[in-house]
Amino acid sequence: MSAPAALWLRRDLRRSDLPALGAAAAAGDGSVAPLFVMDPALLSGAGRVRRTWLARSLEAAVRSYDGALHVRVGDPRVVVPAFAQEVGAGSVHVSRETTPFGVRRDAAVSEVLAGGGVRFVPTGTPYAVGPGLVTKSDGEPYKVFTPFLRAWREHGWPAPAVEPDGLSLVGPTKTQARERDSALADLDEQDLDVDLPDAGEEAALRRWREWRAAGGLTAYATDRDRPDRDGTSMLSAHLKIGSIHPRTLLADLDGEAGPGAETFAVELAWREFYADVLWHNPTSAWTDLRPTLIGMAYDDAGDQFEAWQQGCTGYPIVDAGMRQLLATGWMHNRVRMIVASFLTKDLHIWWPLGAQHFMDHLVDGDLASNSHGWQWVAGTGTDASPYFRVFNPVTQGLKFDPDGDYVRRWVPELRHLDGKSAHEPWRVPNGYTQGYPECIVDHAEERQEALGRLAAVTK
DNA sequence: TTTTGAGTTGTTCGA
DNA sequence: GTCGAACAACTCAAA
Repeated sequence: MSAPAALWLRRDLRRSDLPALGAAAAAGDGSVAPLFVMDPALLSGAGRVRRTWLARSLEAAVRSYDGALHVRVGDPRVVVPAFAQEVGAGSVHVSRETTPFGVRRDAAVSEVLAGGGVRFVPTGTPYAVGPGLVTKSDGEPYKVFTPFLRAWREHGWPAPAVEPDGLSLVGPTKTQARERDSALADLDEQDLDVDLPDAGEEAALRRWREWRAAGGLTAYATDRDRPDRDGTSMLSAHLKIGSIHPRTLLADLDGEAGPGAETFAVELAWREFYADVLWHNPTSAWTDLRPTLIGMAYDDAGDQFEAWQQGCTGYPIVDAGMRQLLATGWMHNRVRMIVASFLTKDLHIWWPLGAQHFMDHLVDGDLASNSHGWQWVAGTGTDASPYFRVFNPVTQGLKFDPDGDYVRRWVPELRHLDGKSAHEPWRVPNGYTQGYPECIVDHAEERQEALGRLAAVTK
């Protein structure tokens, strides 16, 4: 029997549509030893929701790989070369990582491996089109979305990868498997008071299938903007951890006509665009992509920041979103924009503080999408238009949650109010009888304040 | 090189 | 209530 190739899984916890698996099988003559490394440097920054999601996704991946998945704890620069030596692998196969941390880590691991005569082989990425591959005709990256979208489509992507025939997985020993299962159980907070989706590639594919069967795609173009409806695919956490690949989804969209399928592909393209932006601008994860607002006056995070975090601002749609985040690890995209606008434009707090809170609590917390989504709202990112993006939290609530159902679902103190009055408790005599807090700021005033601060630095 | 049209997701005001 | 214009100026992409 020939020596196996190692398959190091990271943001790709699945077995289907995984090009690196095919590459590993080819290198190992069918024999593959799959590995995941729990890197303390990453885990410590993940927050308990994302750690638990990782644990459950890993437990599902263990099942996908028929129990043959190795899980090791430690610094990948040490663990991966040791693993390669242990199983006798001549090559380590991965999906190419494109985040700033991942790029640095892979370069370091690759170097150590090379010293031991082991090849480090990236195949594919977590994206339909790998970051850096879509460029203008002069080779420069795109900085606005619409032209990127056109070029991204034109570039195209391969069909889903087919699992290689005759695959022979090299799994852990019984002792190692026991240690693995116990490490995963430790990471999985059973008493987590947050309702997470079912983890794993099977659950992801099932959700995708059932959502489409229920007409989700047909209604997507309009319903995706409605937090009061089950209008989104809820696949973001799966895409983040790689229990499903966007290429799989795009292939299924091929047979679908209509605005829903079109809009869904565009949303996937946004994910790819922001990954591309981060690839070209690694520092934009936590600092302004554009220097236009350098010198902008921000307020320190104090009681108002805490009120925002806890969902006690007195603006119903803002509070509903922030409480949905704490309760489920997820927030509807429309509401993410509203609460982000509120933090940056009404409370005048610097966007990275909000982005960090999101990363601490979102199960789908994706560095590229999160940071650039925040920057888009703050006016420092792509398509910077700070003057045009001061959301009115009441108008937005009335428009996208017209019957107040979303607000009542997440804010119990407003459940006694009918219809849209839940968005304006100050307009009804019994609005505050159940303990709902009064507005911590006056939106009209803070809007003027925000525009004034912007004007002061954009001259 | 210069020019031109466009740029996810808004809000407010006044007719 | 509905509609269109104004908002402030800039950067980007492509011809």
